[in-house]
Amino acid sequence: MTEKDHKNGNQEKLARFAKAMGHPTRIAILQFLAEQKCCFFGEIHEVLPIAKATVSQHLKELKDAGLIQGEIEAPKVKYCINKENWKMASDMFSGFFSQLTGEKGNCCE
Amino acid sequence: MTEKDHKNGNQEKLARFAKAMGHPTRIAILQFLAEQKCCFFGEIHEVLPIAKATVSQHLKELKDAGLIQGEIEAPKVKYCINKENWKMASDMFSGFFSQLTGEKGNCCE
DNA sequence: GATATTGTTTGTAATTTTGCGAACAACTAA
DNA sequence: TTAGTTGTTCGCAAAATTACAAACAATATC
Repeated sequence: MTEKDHKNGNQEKLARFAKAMGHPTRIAILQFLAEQKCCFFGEIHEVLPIAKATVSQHLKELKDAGLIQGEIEAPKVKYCINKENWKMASDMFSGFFSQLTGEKGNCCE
Repeated sequence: MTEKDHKNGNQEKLARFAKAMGHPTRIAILQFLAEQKCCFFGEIHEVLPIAKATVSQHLKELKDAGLIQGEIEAPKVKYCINKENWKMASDMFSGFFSQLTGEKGNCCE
């Protein structure tokens, strides 16, 4: 894989994480999950002013993006942060923003 | 403003930044702008495999989100990173990801 | 003034996202 | 076996996103 391909791959991945985080409700869900050791669907639904079908949809997107994971604990469903990918996202955003140094990216005004 | 309102405000802001970054082309544009001191619309368009109208559209979104800024330098248009908001976004993402510590957010498997 | 260059805006089409209620599936408890 | 609880999936509608070509605006140059 060339360096350019690798860069493109990272751009795709970063965009994927960013897209998943690109909705206030999903940020709220992530924040809620990050605050506690654990929680069930019902608790998440309880703190959000939207229909359960919509909550379920947002959870699915976060799961597909890899930021959270779910587990059935019948008859409930338990959700939590996917720590491995959380760290990966954290590192990627951090690296992305830190690439701007010194005089770079500075031409206007 | 209550603490909760403030938190909600930050969630909105963070989601806004994330949404702007939620497309591979826009990540590519930001990366391109961050790599150099300066650049014109034409140079950005040149490195992307999409129509100029689409490039212009993506630039508008990044500008509306506050991540970049543009300036007319007739007959060209100069774009660059908005450093102030770049730092704000950087800090917000960093803070967001760092809220997950210890045993928090860790219940599955 | 006429023409060329540079980007933006407009109009349009296809796709995706968001949100909801209702139906459904899976498991528990009576 | 029959209810009850918990979430997901389906079907639908409205809105937003993505992308392009064509038209347009603004400035520079001949």
